[in-house]
Amino acid sequence: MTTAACPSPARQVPCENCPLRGERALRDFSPEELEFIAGFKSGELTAEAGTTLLVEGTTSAHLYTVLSGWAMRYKTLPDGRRQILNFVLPADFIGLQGTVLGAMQHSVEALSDMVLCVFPRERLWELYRGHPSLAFDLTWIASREEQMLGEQLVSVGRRTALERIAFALLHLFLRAEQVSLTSKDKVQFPFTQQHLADALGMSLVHTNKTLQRLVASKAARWKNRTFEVLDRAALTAIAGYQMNDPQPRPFI
Amino acid sequence: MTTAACPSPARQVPCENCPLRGERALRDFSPEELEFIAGFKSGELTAEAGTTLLVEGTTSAHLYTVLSGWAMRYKTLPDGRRQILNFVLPADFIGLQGTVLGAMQHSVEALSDMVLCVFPRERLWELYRGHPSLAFDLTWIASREEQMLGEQLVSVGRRTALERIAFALLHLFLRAEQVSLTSKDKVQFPFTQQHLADALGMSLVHTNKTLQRLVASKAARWKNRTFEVLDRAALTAIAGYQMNDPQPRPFI
DNA sequence: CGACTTGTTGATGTACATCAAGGTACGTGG
DNA sequence: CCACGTACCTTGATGTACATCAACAAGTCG
Repeated sequence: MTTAACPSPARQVPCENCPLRGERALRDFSPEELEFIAGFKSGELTAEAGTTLLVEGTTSAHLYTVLSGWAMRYKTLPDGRRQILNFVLPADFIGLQGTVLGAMQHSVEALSDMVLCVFPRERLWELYRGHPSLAFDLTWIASREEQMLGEQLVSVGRRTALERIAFALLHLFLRAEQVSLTSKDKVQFPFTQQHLADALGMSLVHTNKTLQRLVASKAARWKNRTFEVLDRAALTAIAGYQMNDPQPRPFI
Repeated sequence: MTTAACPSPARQVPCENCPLRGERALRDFSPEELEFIAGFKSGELTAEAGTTLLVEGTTSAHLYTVLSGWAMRYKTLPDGRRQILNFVLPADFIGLQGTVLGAMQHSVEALSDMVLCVFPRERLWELYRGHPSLAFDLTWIASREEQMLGEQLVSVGRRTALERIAFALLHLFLRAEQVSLTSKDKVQFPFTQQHLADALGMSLVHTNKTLQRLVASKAARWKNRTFEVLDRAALTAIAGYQMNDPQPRPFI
């Protein structure tokens, strides 16, 4: 439970060589855009697993892009109940959600060691004024984030425990696949079943039992935090998955 | 279950006299912004209760601002289960969510007769290029929408049935108050307990029973779709409400 | 013609029986 | 020690069934 360290002022990776470039998850930028982004970037932040990057109720001076590692966005009730809103993967943007400006409405915690790209929030306006295409991207990102939450809400509100687990794991798997975090049909999740439970609005015990049922169906496996898709079609069927196309990136 | 009619080409209300201006929910626009918006607006759409404004999976050519009336955004599973994502009130924007461009990920249905302001989606880019302040507003709106979904997710995932109902009704009441739809401590909701159930991820029967419990607590009443707050402090306490400030509108 | 009666429909209220999910306890394995 | 697995009991939530109540349409009567 460390608190976030200050971003290192030195820039480690020039944006032109950004490790994320080339990933399907990210669109191509024009040279001008890239130049602006490079200037916008104020440094990199290395955070180890367990670090709280953003705290609900506070205002962060920074916006982040995840270069590597996993995190979770979550909210807690006064008595400690926790709801994980979404998991954060490489290429995801942190800090926009909830409020473009103003206090965060949720916390963000690193689930694994991470490297993040840091941007100063106060210069956001420059981006809007000078780079409409990037401004558009930001709206798109916020919108996509909202869409994921909507899908989660359907899960928690209306899907059965089994559907819920299948859907969440499949969705996470596909997201991980998009940023090349899978090997064959396996992903190494950096979180426990408790996290899964808190994301799905279920208890730990019931999550475990349901996970066993899923495994029994032979559609997938879960062993030592490694999730393996055995039968993608079957898993998709159980999940009732039909999320529209993996959202092509903005084209403007 | 009518399908949306075409927006009338004639513009009924000039933006300068927009009925929403002056509502706390909306920020003030500069004369230049107002002029652009006036030109951006392509007409008005009148829809009667039950009209489906947007259908999941289709791409809408328009974006809307609600001038009057209520709607709901919802998703349905293949077997008919429905989850209401959020209610839509005057001054709310429809069409951004899910995807700035591309197919809608949810449907929108009018719960009462409505009047909507229509904007052509294909001219969105002009807005981004020429009016960064408005572009910023759009991101802000998307972000705020995401925040509401997050709060809903916490409700459905982690709050008890009683907290959930109290929270949802209180939140709706406060939103209605923001656009002057309340009289004293009453709101006339244009939806039934079934809608409430579908929003909260509960069954109709259980929603009803829980609503009775809430009424028994004397914090609020529900009679003929009229919701009355009797003891705001008590209701707030039951709801565990502590949503941060009512989101000041963007200041840029 | 207008007032009252009856039938219908949709939204609510309530009572079961049933089941899914929660919570505690205690095991295992690394 | 912590994550995971499982058993057992409790409870919250569901589904079905049925009664109530108001709104509304059709029909009837004074």
